[in-house]
Amino acid sequence: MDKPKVVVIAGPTASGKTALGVELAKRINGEVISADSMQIYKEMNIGTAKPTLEEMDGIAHYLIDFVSPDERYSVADFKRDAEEKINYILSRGKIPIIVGGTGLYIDTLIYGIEYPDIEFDEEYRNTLLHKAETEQGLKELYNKAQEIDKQAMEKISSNDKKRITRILELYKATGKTKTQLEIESRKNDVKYDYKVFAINMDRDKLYERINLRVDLMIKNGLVEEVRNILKKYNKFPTAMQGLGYKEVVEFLDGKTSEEEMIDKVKQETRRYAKRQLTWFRKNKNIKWIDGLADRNTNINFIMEELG
RNA sequence: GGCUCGAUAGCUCAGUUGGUAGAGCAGAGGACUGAAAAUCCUCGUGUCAGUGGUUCGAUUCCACUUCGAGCCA
Repeated sequence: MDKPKVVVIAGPTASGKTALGVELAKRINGEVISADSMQIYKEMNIGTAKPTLEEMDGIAHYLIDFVSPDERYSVADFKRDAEEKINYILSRGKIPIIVGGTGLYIDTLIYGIEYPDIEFDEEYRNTLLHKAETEQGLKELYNKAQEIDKQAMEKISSNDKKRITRILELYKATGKTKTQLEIESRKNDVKYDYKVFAINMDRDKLYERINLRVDLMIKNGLVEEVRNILKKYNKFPTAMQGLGYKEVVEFLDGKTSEEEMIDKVKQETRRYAKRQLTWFRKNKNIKWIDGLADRNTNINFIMEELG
């Protein structure tokens, strides 16, 4: 029995994934599952370029707009939720189309990575983060991580707070090393036949689109959106890490001028797009699509590849 | 018109007591398994404005030219 086909449309921010996904869904009787770590949040609409009802154009979209900004959501949650949605879509005879730019989320699906059930230990993380604030403390954590998992630490910089603390967290939660857990995470077969596409275009053109999009976000009331969210919630485990959000927060705190803020958002978004491209380029199975080409040409290309 | 100061990497500038040069920012490449729009790593050759002169050798000294800033008429 052949594995069911699942389409993936990846690519950097502002490359036209949303529109292509919707258009493809119409042509192949598909529904869209978003793979975007920020569009999951409710009330974060403008800054995440969350598709509007009009843009969705009658095509069902899942995993958008369903997490409160004061909640935590992780790649493990995404894996579970996305597979549930894939099954749901397939059960109704439709084709799932994963659309998004969060490389980690996409990889967890296409490589079928499994995560053991562990609980997030907030207290332990805070302890580690506090310790990592000083140079000496970070060094201690680094040494400790090295004792636990020398192999994994070969690839981790002594400055990489997140990955160092993660080694320690995993060990405390499971008694296993990250290296060990990563081997176990890939022991199951991938359940679906993922067909992965990614959009790219001339770099200058992409940057131009990013700049325009940021200007539009400001015009559409990004500052007001952030102000409202800040008023309504009092903690943001990850939501305020979002591009465009953290910079507006600084602006609202009076740390930067409006112009500086806008330039910063543009620049950080350009850098983000670059990182996304690095991520997707690593995957040699990806079929690349020129975002500047005619949409029908691209749709036809995808349909041909799907067979 | 006269005088002064400046012209070096995409930008802001440092520097070479004469042996063809280096920082920050921008930018580029890379890594990535429970925060990932996060986090982290690596990367600096450019007619040293132009043309002559002095010199074994000039981006460096001298003259002129061009451009820019300022001051004086």
